[in-house]
Amino acid sequence: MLSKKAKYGLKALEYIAKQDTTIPVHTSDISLAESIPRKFLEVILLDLKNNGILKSKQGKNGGYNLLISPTEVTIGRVVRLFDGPIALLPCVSSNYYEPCDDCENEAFCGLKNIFSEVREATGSILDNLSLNDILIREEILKMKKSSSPKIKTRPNRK
Amino acid sequence: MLSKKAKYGLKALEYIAKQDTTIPVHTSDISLAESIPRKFLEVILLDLKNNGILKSKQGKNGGYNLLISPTEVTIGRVVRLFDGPIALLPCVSSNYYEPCDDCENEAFCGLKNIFSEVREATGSILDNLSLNDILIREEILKMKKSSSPKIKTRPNRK
DNA sequence: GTATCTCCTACTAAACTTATAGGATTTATA
DNA sequence: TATAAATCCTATAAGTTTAGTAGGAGATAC
Repeated sequence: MLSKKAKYGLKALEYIAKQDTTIPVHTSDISLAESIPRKFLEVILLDLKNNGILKSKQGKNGGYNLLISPTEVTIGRVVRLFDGPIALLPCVSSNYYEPCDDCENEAFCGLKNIFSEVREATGSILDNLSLNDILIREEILKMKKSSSPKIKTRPNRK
Repeated sequence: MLSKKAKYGLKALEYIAKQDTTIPVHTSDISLAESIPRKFLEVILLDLKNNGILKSKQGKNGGYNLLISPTEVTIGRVVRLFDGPIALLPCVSSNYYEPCDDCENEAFCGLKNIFSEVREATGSILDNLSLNDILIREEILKMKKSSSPKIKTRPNRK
């Protein structure tokens, strides 16, 4: 499972990405809108800033904005920042590889083979989808919701 | 990441599956062969027994054997037994679904949409591969290892 | 009856998670 | 230049989870 930090981090980024890019977004606004404890959120946003995803403006009327484009912020990057490796076993991790201390021969390990496949499947989604894709998908979902019942009931048909 | 329990559980099952099915396998043998603390392993094997994957014989010369066929023990089942949901968010879990308390509309949630895809990818691997598949893959890996260098260096060529 | 197994429950140390606390620092603006 | 409003920073703390360990009770082969 994702940690709260990762989940809150993603939701906060999504919120920021939706706002006007010229006006700094306040922590307290995000906290209120997304139901994230404010002090906890402060720590999270700071992590995102230190990781080069957000930039901040201090002082009055300060706040956060994206430092890089929403298309450049991959989900995988955010997940890794807060939760570490995406892989389920250290020996199949690309970014945090570690040999298993109890494994005598990694090359012949059936477990490694299978969990490497899992890591590949997960990574290929999380590293190829961005913050922007979250927004796009929400738009698609909303379009589908509003259009599909109309089609089904065939309104205004002559 | 998988917990040690899940990983040890899978390794123990693999070990048991490789042995003669008519002779009970001792906890201490598995412990020794797979470098798993014996007392910790006892708890794990008991869990596997209570979950209907292993059967046990008590007393002298007792031990564990598979209760069901290696083809019937899916990796997903073992992972869930020890680590709970495979999904990264409660709202995309098939077996442990829970709505997000901070999500106002699940149907329009872009995060849910993406992590549902991840859960689908992971689940389709873990629930369709079995203990038997681990063994098969190991065989394949060993075959490849022994044959491929010969092909590359073209030995015995006239 | 004794050696050798599993079975069961409780316990513990360490790490991690999910925050909260309390200010220090920075900046806009009146 | 005082003040309000924001981020920045570090420490702390409660609760949960993880990774075991301890100590024996119970079952069975010989």
